[in-house]
Amino acid sequence: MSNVTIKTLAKELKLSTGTVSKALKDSHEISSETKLRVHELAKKLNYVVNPYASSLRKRKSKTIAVVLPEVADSFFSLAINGIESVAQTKGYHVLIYLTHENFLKEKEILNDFKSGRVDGVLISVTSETKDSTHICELLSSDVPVVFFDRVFDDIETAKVTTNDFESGYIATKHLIEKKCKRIIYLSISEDLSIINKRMDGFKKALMDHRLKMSENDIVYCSNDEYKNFDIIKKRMSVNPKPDGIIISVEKLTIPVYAVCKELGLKIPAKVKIVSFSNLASAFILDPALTTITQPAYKMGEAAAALLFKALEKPNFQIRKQQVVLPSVLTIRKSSL
Amino acid sequence: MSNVTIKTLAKELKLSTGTVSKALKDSHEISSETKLRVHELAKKLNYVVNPYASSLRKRKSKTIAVVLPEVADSFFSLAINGIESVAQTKGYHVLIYLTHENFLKEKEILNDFKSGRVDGVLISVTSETKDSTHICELLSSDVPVVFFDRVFDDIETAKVTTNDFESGYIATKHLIEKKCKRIIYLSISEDLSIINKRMDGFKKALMDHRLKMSENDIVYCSNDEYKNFDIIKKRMSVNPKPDGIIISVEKLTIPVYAVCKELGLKIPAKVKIVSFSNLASAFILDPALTTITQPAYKMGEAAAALLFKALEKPNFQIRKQQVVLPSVLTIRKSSL
DNA sequence: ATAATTTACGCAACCGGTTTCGCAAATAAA
DNA sequence: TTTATTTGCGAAACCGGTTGCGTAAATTAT
Repeated sequence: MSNVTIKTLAKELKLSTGTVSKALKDSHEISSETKLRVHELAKKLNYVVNPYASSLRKRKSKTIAVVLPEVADSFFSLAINGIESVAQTKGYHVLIYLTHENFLKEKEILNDFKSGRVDGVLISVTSETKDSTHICELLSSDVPVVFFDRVFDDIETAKVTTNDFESGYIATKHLIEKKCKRIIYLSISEDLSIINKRMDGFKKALMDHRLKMSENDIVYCSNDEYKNFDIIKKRMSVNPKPDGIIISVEKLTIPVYAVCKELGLKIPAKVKIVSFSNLASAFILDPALTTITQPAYKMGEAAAALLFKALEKPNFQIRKQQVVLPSVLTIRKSSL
Repeated sequence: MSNVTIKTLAKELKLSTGTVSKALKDSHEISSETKLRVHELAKKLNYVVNPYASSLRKRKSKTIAVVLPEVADSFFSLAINGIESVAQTKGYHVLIYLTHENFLKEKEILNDFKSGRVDGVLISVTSETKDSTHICELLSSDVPVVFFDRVFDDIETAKVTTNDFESGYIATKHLIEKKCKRIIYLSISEDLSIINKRMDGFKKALMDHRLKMSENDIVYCSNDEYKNFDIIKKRMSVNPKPDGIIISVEKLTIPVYAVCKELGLKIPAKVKIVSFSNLASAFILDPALTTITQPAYKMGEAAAALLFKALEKPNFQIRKQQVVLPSVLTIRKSSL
């Protein structure tokens, strides 16, 4: 840690620390000559302001938090890219926290933010999050919160999402047009609103096209990838066997392909697949994967932009902000 | 931001702030009765210590930085998982910085760390990094630095890597055994030591098996994925045409597959491929991809563990630490 | 009963900037 | 020339914990 503080500069230049501080910040109170001297010495000694002293006094940390279920997921890693790029141009620092889909961890993490550690929070909630008091408490501590992707519906705060219902509908309709008669929907949570919206779109499409659906056509997977393989395999082996699958979340794609391989179910001949996924490798999969791709990077950018707007303009009505960016269906071999 | 400070508690309990502070930290100086009262009120009022005040005084931030070229890469996202999980158990916070392979950004970012913002740094350098003074300066400011994966050889500090030379050798040998006669190596940097070590392994394997190699069998790609497609396509169209490819970095896999598709080069019939990659989807690619997989999560864990050891034990000789974790070759259809 | 410790807490300096206020000197206005 | 204003800087409080030191009271040892 650097030992050259504002006092070092002050002593060397025979100025007060206040003057040095003001000079460094280009205050009008200081003569341009003094400013020059201060800046020169600062550069020479490689002075860097102590962020903790500064944050303590100013009650601003120039830091935001990003709270995510995980990072080994194309959507989230792209979103982080978007967030980080905006943060970097704004001169903000980014603290990252992974909840691993654990609600208690999410609570703990958010609770810490009441300390003033961060000026704002970007969050995608866990698949377990049913209760929102931890978020409300943060908001009432005046820490702005922006949801992205995995939002919590009942809270009034900024949200950046994609058109989940519509995408679910479009994905399903696509499979129906490809003559699928029995389409199943793979979910990971009963509570996650975006997953349920996609599911609602799925159900609506089935209804509109007068296709039957039974209880076990909604398949709930877990956070354990090994279990998921078994869960999916089981459903694929049971009558009425599906000839179409909507995968609501990227990480289930691999077990689905694996199960189909193991059961000798040819994709797309025996079963057609559409996946909500940002996998860059989608088009070189065997077979190439039809995807609903979310604008992950842009969503990250948008969420960060909203947050910074709130941080910069105190009267910005962040709670009312809603951004919906469209996902796109890219048809590839897996559904043809 | 919470407005309940240590003063709030002190006033309410008719104690001094010092006493409250000590009570909260379970100091032996304080009677257990007082501790109880303090803790109870703290919980009741949901008191959270102000990290900036605390860090300022203690000259410890309980925060580490992770500096990466990018995050949309399976290796790095898995490594972050490893790092974050260790950090969370140690009660540390993680600041994340992306350099986007930009050396100047890396310099700027590291320079800021002289401020004491972080207690330590985990870094994977950019592909442009030839100079290490920015890192040396940090080290001389007594900020411990641990390299992982993309190390800078000439600096004496902790490093966590994988057996790159050996892996390059094994990958190449594997292709040779599969009767490849003209193997090319895709690189992304002339300077990145791990890429060059892999390349040295590649060259050594060719030598050992008396295979010819010419200058343009080392193909330097860029950071621009569109350019990479063209670069690779060009090399694949020029004599002597390769019948084997070693891809030294995950992100080049997709353009390689795309080029082969476009040129009608069947994998593995016409050209066999091995890629250094942590792609979870490797085995469902078309064709399934033979990979050298790095122990990304474990490398992240190991790097973090080293750093925390250095932070916890001041006399720990972190500069001498070298951890080498083995990568594994998984043979799949792309090289058969 | 007296002396020596121990216990439990308060006081105040301190971490390193930031910011308000005050004031003397310099400049402009009258 | 006198008064009003502006300019440039210093003094000091402040942000919210942390910590060394001092001390009165309680406890223990002698």
